[in-house]
This record gives sequence, C-alpha cells and structure tokens, in this order.
Amino acid sequence: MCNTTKFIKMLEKRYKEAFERASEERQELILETGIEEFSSKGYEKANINVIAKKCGISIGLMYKYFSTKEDLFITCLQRGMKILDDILDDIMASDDKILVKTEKVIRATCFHSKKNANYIKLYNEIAASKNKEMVDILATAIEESTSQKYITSITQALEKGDVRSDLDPKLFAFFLDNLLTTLQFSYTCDYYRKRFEIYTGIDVNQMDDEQVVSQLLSFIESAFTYEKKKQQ
Amino acid sequence: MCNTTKFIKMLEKRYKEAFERASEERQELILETGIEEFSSKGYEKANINVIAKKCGISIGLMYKYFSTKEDLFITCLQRGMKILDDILDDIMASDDKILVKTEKVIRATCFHSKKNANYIKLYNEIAASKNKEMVDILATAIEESTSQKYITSITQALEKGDVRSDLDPKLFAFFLDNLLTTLQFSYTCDYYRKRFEIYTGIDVNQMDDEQVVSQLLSFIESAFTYEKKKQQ
Amino acid sequence: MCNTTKFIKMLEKRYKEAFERASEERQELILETGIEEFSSKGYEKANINVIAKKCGISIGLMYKYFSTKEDLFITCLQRGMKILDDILDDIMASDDKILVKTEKVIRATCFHSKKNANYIKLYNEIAASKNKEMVDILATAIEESTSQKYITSITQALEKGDVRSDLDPKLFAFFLDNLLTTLQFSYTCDYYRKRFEIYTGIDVNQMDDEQVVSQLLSFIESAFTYEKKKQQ
Amino acid sequence: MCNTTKFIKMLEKRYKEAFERASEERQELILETGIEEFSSKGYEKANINVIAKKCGISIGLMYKYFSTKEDLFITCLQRGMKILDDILDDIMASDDKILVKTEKVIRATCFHSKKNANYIKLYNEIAASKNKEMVDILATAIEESTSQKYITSITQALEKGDVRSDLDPKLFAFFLDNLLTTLQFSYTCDYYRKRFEIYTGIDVNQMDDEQVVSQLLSFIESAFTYEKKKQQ
DNA sequence: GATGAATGAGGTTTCATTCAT
DNA sequence: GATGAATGAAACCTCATTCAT
Repeated sequence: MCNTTKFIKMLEKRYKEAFERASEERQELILETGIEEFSSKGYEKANINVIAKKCGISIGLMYKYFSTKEDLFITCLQRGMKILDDILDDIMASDDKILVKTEKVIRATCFHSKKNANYIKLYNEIAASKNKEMVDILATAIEESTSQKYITSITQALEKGDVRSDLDPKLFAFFLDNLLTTLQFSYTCDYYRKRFEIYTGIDVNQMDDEQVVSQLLSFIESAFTYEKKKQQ
Repeated sequence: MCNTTKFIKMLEKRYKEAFERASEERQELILETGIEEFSSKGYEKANINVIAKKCGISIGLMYKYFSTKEDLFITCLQRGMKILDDILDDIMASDDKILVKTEKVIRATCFHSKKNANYIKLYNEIAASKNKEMVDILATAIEESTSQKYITSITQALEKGDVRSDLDPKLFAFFLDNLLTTLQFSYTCDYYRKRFEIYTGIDVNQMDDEQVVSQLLSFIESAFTYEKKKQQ
Repeated sequence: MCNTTKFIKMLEKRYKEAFERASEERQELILETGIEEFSSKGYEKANINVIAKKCGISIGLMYKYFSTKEDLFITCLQRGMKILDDILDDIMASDDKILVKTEKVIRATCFHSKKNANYIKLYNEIAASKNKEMVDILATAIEESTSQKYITSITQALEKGDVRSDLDPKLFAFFLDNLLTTLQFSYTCDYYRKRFEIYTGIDVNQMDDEQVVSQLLSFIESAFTYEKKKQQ
Repeated sequence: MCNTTKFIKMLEKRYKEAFERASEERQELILETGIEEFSSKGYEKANINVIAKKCGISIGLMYKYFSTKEDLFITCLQRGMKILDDILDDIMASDDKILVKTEKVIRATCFHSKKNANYIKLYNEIAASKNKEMVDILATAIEESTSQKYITSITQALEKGDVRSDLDPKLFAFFLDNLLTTLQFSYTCDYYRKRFEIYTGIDVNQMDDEQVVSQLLSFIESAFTYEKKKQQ
C-alpha cells in the first residue's frame, strides 16, 4: 500500500521458507534476539551460535531458517526498518506543512529513541560496513523511501512558497536528513552519545529534550525559510 | 602550541619504543598500510599478518612495534587525526567571521576528501565501534578540540551580533558539525556515498562541488542568521 | 558421603556441558590422554591440538568441551585426585590404629605407584606452578581432606595414648605427609627417582619395596612413639 | 677443596668464555636477574629477552654469554647450588653429632629461607622438570654431595652407637633429607606454603620457627634413636 | 521439523635465536 | 665487545557452517 514497503521489498527475502512456517512468536524472538546481539556486539563479533542458544533453538534449525549469518543480519535489519519506517510514514503521510512534519520527526526521534535504540544501532552498523555490494543495496532500501518523502515534501513546499525560493530540494532534503540521522545516533550509539556530551556538556539521557527540539527546529526553520538579502 | 595537539596527546602513545627507532619511511609505510587495511576492511576483518606482509616486515617485528592489533589501529588513527586536525586548525585560527570559516571548512571537506579518504573512513569505523571504553576515549580525543573551536567561534559571533541572538552556541556548534561530518562521510564512506547519490541522483565524484558548497553554506548561513519573527 | 569428595567439590566443574554429554569412553579417553600429555610434557609444553589429535577429535570440539587449556588441565587433575583420594579414603576410614594406617598408606604408595604414576606427576606439576591464585585453590582441594584425616587420626591416637604425649598433631601430620608425598614422587617423578637412586644406590623399580616399607615404617613409628627422656 | 665443588663440577660450564671475561658485577647481575625471573615465572614462562633487558644488556650479548636459554638456567642454578651447598658444608664439616648437625640444618633452613628463597625455588623448578636427561645430571649434581654427607654422618653415628642399630643409613639419610627438603619448600614455594598453612593453620611467615624446629627435631631424634622393643 | 556434535581454517600473539653492523 | 632489529614457527582459541540422526 504505502511507498515504504515497495522499497523494502527491493531487498528480497533473505530467510528460507522454513522461517515463514515458524510461529510468529518464534520469528519475533529470533529477530529480536538477533537485533540485540548485532546491535550490541557488531556484525563481526556477533555469534550466530550464541544467538541460537539465546533463542532456545538449535544452531541446525537456525540454518534451516537462514542460509548464512549475513542473511540473518539482513532479516533483522528489515524488521528494524519496517518499524522505523512505519513511524516516519505516519508523520509524512499527513498534510502538515514541511516544518510541522519536521518538528514531528524530531520529536519522534527524541521520544522513540530508547525503545528503538537497537534498530538504529543496526543502521549505524551498516553505515560502517565495508561490503560495497551489500551497502549499495541496503542504502537504497533504507534511504530511497525516506529521501523521496523529504524531497517531495520540500518540492511541494517550494511550489507553495512555504520555503525560500533559492533552495535545491534534493540537497536540502539531504541536509535535513543528515541532521535527523545524526540526532538519532546521538541518542543511541556509543560514539555519538559521547560526542553529544562533549558538545553540550550533558548526557543525552539527562538532557531536556525540549531544548534540543526547539533549537534544532529553529535551526532548520531558519535554514529553510530565510533567503539571504543580496550578497556582495 | 595549539589546542588541538593538547587533546590528541590525551591519547598516550600506543606504539612501543622500537617503533620510534624505525626509519621514518618505515613508520609511514606501516601506518599508511595499516590505514589502508583498516579503512578498507574494517577493524575486525583487517589482518595484522597481512599488514605486516604488505609492509615487507615479519609479524614478529610488527609486534615489536605494537603490542596489540588495537594499538596499531589507534596509532593509525592518531596519524589520521593529526593530519585532519591540522587542516581544521589552519582554518579556525584565522580572524575570519564564523560564516567565512564555515565556508572554508566546507570547501576543505570537499577538496581534501579524496586525499584523506582513508583517514575519514577510520573515523567512521570508530563511530560504529562497540568498545564503550575505547569509544569514550577516542570520542574525546577527536571531538573535544573541534567542538571547542566551533563553540568558541559561535560564542564570539554571538557577542559581536554576527549571528542571531536566540541560538544556543553549543547546540548550534553540534548541528554545524553534524552537517560537516555527514558531508565528509558522504565523500568517502561507501554507505554515505550511496546515500548521497540517492538524495541527489548524482555520484559525489561527478557532482559539482560548488553546488554543494553554496547550498550547504546558504543552509547554514540562514540557520545561523535569521531569527523567526514573532512565534505565534 | 565422605569428607574427601566435599573438598574436591570445592573445585567447581571446569568442563562444559557438552563434555558431560559425550560418551563415557570418550570422556575417559580425553582425560587419560590429557593426563598422559600433561604429566609427560608439563603444563606449558603440553599442546591442546596434539591432545585433540591423539583423541581423534577436532580442536574445535575440544573447545566445546573445555573453555581453556587450564580447564582441561584442572579436569584431568580432578580425575587423578578422585582416584587417589578414594584409595586413601578406604585406608583412613578403618578403625585401625594410626601406625597400622600408616603402614597401609606406605604399602599403597609403593604398590599403586606404577598404575597411578601419571596422576602423581600432575601433583608434582602443580607443586611447581607459579600461578599463585590457582595454586592456593588446588592446594586446598588436594591437601585439605588429607590433612584432616591425618590430624584427626593423630589426635585420636594422642587421646588414647597410642602416640607420645609431647607431639603437636598438626606438625606431626605434616611431617608424616611430607614423608609419604616424597616417597610417592620418588616412585614416579624423574627428578625424585634419580634422587632416590642416588641415596640408595638402587633404581626404585628394582628396589625391594619391603625394605623401603619396613624402614620408613620404623622411622615413623619411632618418631611417633618414643619420647626423649630428660632433655639435658 | 671441599667435596661440594667436586660434584658441582660434574656439571660442566654452561656459559661461554665471553661470560668469564665479563666483570664480576655483571656476572652476578645476570645470574641474580635470571634467578629472579626463573624462580618467579618458571622456566618455560621466563623470557630471555626480558632478562637481558632487566640486566641492561642486549640480547645479542646475552647470547655471547650463553648459547641457549637452558644454559643460562643451568648457570643460574649452579650459582644457587654453590651458595646453598656452602651453608650445608659449614654445618656438616663440624665434628658435631648427627642430631646436633640436624638441628643446625633445620635452623639454617628456617632462618636462611627468606634470603635464599629464589635458589630454593629453582630446585623446585627442576624437581618438576620433564627433561629426563637434564634431570638426571642435575639430580646428581645437587643430591650427590648432600646425600654423601648425610649417609657418612649416619654411618659414623651408627658405628659410635649414637643411633639405633637397626636403621639403614641410606634410607634414613633419604628420609631425613625428605623432611628437610619439604620444609625448605614450605618456606619458599607457593604450593608448599599453602600446604603448610592448611596443615598448621598458620602462614609460615607468622609461625614461630622455634616450634617447628623443636617438633621436627624431636620427630627426627626419636626416629633415629629409639628402637622398637620386640614386635610380635 | 529439529538437534547439536563436529569440523578446521584462520586469527592473534609469543619468544628463542640469528646476524648484520 | 656490543647492539637490537629481525625472524617465523608454533601456540591458543573462535566460529560459520555441515550433516548424521
């Protein structure tokens, strides 16, 4: 139905038929356990035998469900993507103006960050992946729908005159997402959390979210709205 | 002399004395080879024996130079940091206004990106590291000096009235660096490059840098300069 | 039931669950092979890969059974302790007088020495270990029950007037065990065997055990029994 | 001159001529450093490169002095033997009766134990060595002279009627040395120290030496002196 | 469907010894 | 005499994957 799933489907199934036949609870258990392991240890150090044991299933069965470690990882990632994309979908499907949408996305980022921390960590994991072929596929699956939403929204705003006339919708969408992505990581990934603390002096979990939201919103709002008078 | 080196020094030497006694060419060869391997394969998959072989030295000698794989990695990283920090230092030491500095940094990012791609990839590597203890140390070493420079510049600009009065210098410095960091990665790291292409439709290497520079600059300029009139 | 096992249990299991699931023959094969290697080469020079190969199993499986080389060693040691302790238990559980027990222990030492040589060599191995922490645990596991048996027996003999009144039960138990331990080593460990030959002029294997038994027994008997008249 | 050196010489020099040409201080430094390392780490884990560094000499020079690690170890051992043997020599050279000599040896063991701990640890090290060929040579070098002294003393005492008539001088010398050797180890080697504590309840360093001396002496005295009336 | 025993290549690290200077 | 850079075999340990049951 929605745009999102279309792109996720670009990633073919990476699980075997046996996995589909497993009970939904089991599917969920396996994927959540995998997500937990991959996000806390990283892809290389995560151990598929350990994941199987934590799920209470045999390693043999795990390989009946997934052909390789990579397939398990990708399937875990798809689950995370689905959940995160649904949140974004809800926000972007509305008729709100771009800045209202932006505010909602920022708030969603701050407020959902704890619950979905592991999914976001998986994104961070692939953002550092060195498997070029895989990375291209994943980047497309992850970013294509998001970027379309942002670009479309900005383009419409441009047409309506809601944003300044000299902006390039694609690049501005890109900058917007850069800010949001980094913020997400700052709430969830070790390195970015420390970095946030270095900049602000405050651990992100003790930070007043409202302060972050309002400052980032005003940053983006101004960036989108005001055109420089005539320079030079 | 400058602030930067002070923070780099927070990371003590991670090489052994024997390494200091090696010829400068060899030191350089080892570090560059290490950087090449770590940035292309990632920390886990990089192989010390392979690095040693590529350098034409025995594995035993490698361990005379570095106690562990981690020490070699950190030393490689320090080399990258030194080089990248020097560039930033040059720019930030000037008396230019904040937006001029910003423009210079953006340009430096675009233009130096190819030469220093591997150093930047190392940053990306640690940004995804799961070794909390290490990550905190590295984040401090890497971000502390940069953040200070940005925050100081913005604070001064605020005092001089060069930027709008309602901004929080720390958070705005943070947003600024987020945009620059993501841009850097977009020029160098596989995932971010693909993402850039998804947003803009163009591979970053065939992109007109000037377009990116001017759009990002105008984005930041507006964000920094214009205050919303009356917030309803 | 008996005191002995209580103390052996102080050493928790050092094998993994997979080892328990292996067939008894395999368990025995692995431990006996390990004992053979450790007792003939010493802990440091014994090679896990070699032990695995001699057992006809892969190194990977060996690590499914034991987490580390040390764990394998300790488990081998526990097997040796169990067997040796059972022998001592049988003897000490009787109602015999202390000197009768002593004679039985001496005979057991001489007669069992060939069959159990390797177990005793393991004791010798840890007696020279430099791993303080481990040594304290092992010493306790090995000596605690034996010492209790000796001290209790001597204390009872003291109460009954079977031994002289001026002896310190603890120290005499200690001296007694010193003589027995050294005798054990003399039957089994290279250095002590040579030393025995140097003292007696005869290789321990060609020695008339009866001669050793009677002389040691009369040595201990006199030491335990006769009090010096008036110490000038 | 004395008996002792005769047997020590059975061990040919295990150092190269260059070592003889080194200054006496250096010789001493190297051997004491080696003794410290070998006694604390054990033969296998002691590292010849580390020993060289701790001596402030190059590894190359170390190999000018000693052909192999084993040679260095043996030479260290010889030094320890020389010192310990000299102490024993002084005691055994007197005209004292066997029991007086015994008392002196026991006292020497208790009182010298701290100063010479490392030498004794080396003995413990070779007592667990698995190199049969080496062990035989070392056992001879170490035990031959000691055993002769004890056996001679006891034989003379037997002739003079100072000890009971039914003892076998060789075996009784052997038992005597067993008690003394174990006591030595109890003062110095980790395993035996813990074992002493298990038997007596007291750490050997907080023990009243006089108590140990008097009990051991009375143990040996009775063992040597009193003959069983007629058994059976 | 489900198990888990079994594999073995491959990675990091150590250290006795050599040798050019 | 003295240095210390250099070697590389060998040890311990990990883990994705297979397959007989």
